[in-house]
Amino acid sequence: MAVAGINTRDRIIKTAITLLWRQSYQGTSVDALCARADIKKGSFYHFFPSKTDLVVTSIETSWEHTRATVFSPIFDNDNNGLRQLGDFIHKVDEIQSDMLSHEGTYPGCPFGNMGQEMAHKDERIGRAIQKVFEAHCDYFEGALNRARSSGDIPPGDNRKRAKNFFALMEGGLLLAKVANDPAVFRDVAQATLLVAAGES
Amino acid sequence: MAVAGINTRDRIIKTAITLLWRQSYQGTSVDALCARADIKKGSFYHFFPSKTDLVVTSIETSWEHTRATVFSPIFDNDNNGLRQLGDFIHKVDEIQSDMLSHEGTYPGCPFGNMGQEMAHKDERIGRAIQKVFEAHCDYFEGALNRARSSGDIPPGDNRKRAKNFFALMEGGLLLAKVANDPAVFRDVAQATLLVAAGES
DNA sequence: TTCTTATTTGACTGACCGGTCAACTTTAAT
DNA sequence: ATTAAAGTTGACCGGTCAGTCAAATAAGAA
Repeated sequence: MAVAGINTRDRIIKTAITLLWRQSYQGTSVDALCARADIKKGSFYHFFPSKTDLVVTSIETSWEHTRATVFSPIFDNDNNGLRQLGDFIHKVDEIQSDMLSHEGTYPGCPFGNMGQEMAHKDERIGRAIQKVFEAHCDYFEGALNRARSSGDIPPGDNRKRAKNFFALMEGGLLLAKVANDPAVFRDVAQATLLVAAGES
Repeated sequence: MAVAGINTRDRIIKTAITLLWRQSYQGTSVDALCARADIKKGSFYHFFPSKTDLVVTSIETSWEHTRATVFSPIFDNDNNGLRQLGDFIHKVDEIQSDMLSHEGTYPGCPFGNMGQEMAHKDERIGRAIQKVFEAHCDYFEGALNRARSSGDIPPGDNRKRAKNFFALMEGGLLLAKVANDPAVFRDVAQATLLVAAGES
């Protein structure tokens, strides 16, 4: 027994993260997932009691990966807060544009897509996405607090500013996805700092 | 012959608009739609060659209805442009909140939802949604031009401002939908005019 | 070696999917 | 009244969906 099967389980999750981003929840069948991960369906249901369980695990795993590879390098340093936010938007644009050139489609935010699709259909998935949203805003708020400390933005409600920044980014990603055009997001990107510094 | 059947066709479209908003494209089966519209599937396929055709027609019909009942009353008058935009955001909040209290779920934007779900899966649906998006921005841009004329906003690219306004609204609706909480949208709403007047 | 537990396999289920079809009824123009 | 088109019906199709299960295999512990 021991630790065998861990490779299989991890391969399932990794495959799920890829397919869920590219094809959405309802567009990713358990059969197709198993075929791509090169396992049989019985094996899948040995490791996960349901598709929902896999997706919740995938959301959490994907967020931890994104936190480590995107958020932490950008926000966990002493850079100016507004610069961190600018770096983040730039990184998002880079990731999305790369996906478009490699896969042919502008994917949009994996968490935003999943939230819009599943929030009302599956409570557990909805809660998982909301946690990820809050974690996003925590980073943005931290950057705004730093920007305030350095006098780069006027006093104001930084939690609300963080949510506005996030909302504008998600909206920009949605519009760019529908248009399948990175330029749509870049236009919106220029306004994110406006929202970040605003008094609202 | 003549005009018989028009009632049936209209009933199909009306039912589709309702179900597609509440349950998404993939969550609305042709069977369920027929049951709710009280017709048989054969009748459905007498009027529409495919589910895609119904949905494209429903998107166009729904937009014409929304234009007539929401956009035109708000934007086709001599009110101040910024006030029109504020009225619009207020109306959106009202519609969404009403849906939450009557149906139990905060639905989000029917066009935004459909676009995120189907833009990459069905070309025709994607194009239909993009047209609706452009039409939205036309109204917003018109209001911004009016606001500029009356000196309420500084010179700037009003098309870009309109898109930013729209993106922030769509993002706010997405976040509110995932949270199932109108307050999330109201927070974002306060920042929409900031984006509308911004220099970006 | 033997026992136990973890893992893997592939065939299977019942429900549902979008879509088809031939036959039937209704309608309206002639 | 006849005709032809418009509208309606319900049975049906092949395919796919998430999920099940008993049996086979692999592997570590004793």
